[in-house]
Amino acid sequence: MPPALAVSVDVVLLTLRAGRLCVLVIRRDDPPFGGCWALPGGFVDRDEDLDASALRQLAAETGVTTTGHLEQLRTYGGAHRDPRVRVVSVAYLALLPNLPQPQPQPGRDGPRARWWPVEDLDSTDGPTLAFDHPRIVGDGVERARAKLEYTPLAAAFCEEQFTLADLRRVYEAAWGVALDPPNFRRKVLSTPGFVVPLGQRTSPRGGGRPAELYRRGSAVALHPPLLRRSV
Amino acid sequence: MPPALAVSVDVVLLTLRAGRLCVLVIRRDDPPFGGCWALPGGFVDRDEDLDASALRQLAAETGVTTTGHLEQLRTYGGAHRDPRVRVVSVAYLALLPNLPQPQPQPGRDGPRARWWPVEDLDSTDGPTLAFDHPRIVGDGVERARAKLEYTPLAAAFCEEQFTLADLRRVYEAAWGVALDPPNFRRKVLSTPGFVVPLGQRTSPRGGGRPAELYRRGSAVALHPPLLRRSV
DNA sequence: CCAAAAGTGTTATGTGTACACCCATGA
DNA sequence: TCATGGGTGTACACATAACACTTTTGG
Repeated sequence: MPPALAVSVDVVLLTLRAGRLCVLVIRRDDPPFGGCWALPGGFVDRDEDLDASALRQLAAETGVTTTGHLEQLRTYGGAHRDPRVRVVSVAYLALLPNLPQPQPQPGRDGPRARWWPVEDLDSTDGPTLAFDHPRIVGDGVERARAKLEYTPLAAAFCEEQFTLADLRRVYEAAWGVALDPPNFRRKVLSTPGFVVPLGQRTSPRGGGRPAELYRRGSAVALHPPLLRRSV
Repeated sequence: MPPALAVSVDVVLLTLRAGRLCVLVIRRDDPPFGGCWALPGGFVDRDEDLDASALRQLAAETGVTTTGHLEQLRTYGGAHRDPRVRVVSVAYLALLPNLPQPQPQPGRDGPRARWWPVEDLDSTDGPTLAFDHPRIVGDGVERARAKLEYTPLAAAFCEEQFTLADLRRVYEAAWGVALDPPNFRRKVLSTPGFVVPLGQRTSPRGGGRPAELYRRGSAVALHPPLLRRSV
């Protein structure tokens, strides 16, 4: 007979808020790691597929029922990653547009769910994450940053209709660099299936020429990729 | 109480044989899928890390104790992927140089372990793989092919000392394309940390100028990547 | 009018590609 | 000497990067 282990799912849910890449974390009330923040997640049901479990946990803990993108990230199975019992956790990466934001849900003592800019996670005034969740978030952020290069994933951070400037700001926030708008435009438009023009324009927000609107195209990969400069 | 599930590890072990990318499979004697071929793998022990389990299964079933590369591939957790009982399987990808080959181990009725060219897996005269192992092998092969582009992983298919032609043949076998030797050479040598020259030459094998020998460098990523043409 | 944001044009620079050519060895 | 594979040089196509410039809106 095989040893039976607990299997859980944790979700790294990323979005863009005010030009910063943010991750959603949930406040833990009880030990271990009481008062720390943790990723939304929970145990997999006996007859539940992993992907379905990720969506269920997300809806249950944050109210988020649809994501722009959901993919399996990696499985964390260190023998002692949970001090209580052996838990193998399948992590997922989910991306969400700016709006609608999941409303922070009321808790015993302050908001239970909140967004946190990923750059603040390493600093001392950032939140303390429970278990091995710092590593999981780090892996999720790195996966997202890398996938922006060679997939049209950036559009998952945008609403259904978006401008090229919206799309460019995704890259700029995730990579922490400034991209040249003219060159970015040409690059995106010359990649078949990245975006589809809608033939409409935005109403300008406080001055400036109205931008054309686009929706996500059918491409699943960018050829050639949109490479980050450094690394 | 969380439901307890069985957690297993399966390993996609790839190598190059006669210029073809091959995967190691094990013959199943017992049902389900008796007579079919399956990936080496087994259940994770109660206090065993996942990576350690992958190495243990590999050694136990194939005699392979070192790999050029070992990384987690993906976790397969469909509720009915094993007809007997719910099993969540963490798949690993392992790469091995041409030699030393793991010796096929004797079994009840023919060799128990054997290499199979990955191109033959889809054809009708190829082996029938058990469970969802066709998909796992497919994912593993695609991961390996993709990682050749932007990591120095190709060297994991080579022995400790290798020539640039050896390295090039890895790409040619994995991608099924012919690469221009002069351009390949320049590309590899201009990528810092990809390979390190040893200042020695091979004794030529049957005519031709002796080639310079190299060993793996310290780079973990190729910038810029070595892109496949098509896709 | 000016400021701001979107979008177009142009040019320098670099990288990938194709292929001609030279080098060193075995037979 | 030829065949074979290793290694160098070079010219062209193409992609990226930098930035000047035009267009369209609000104030």
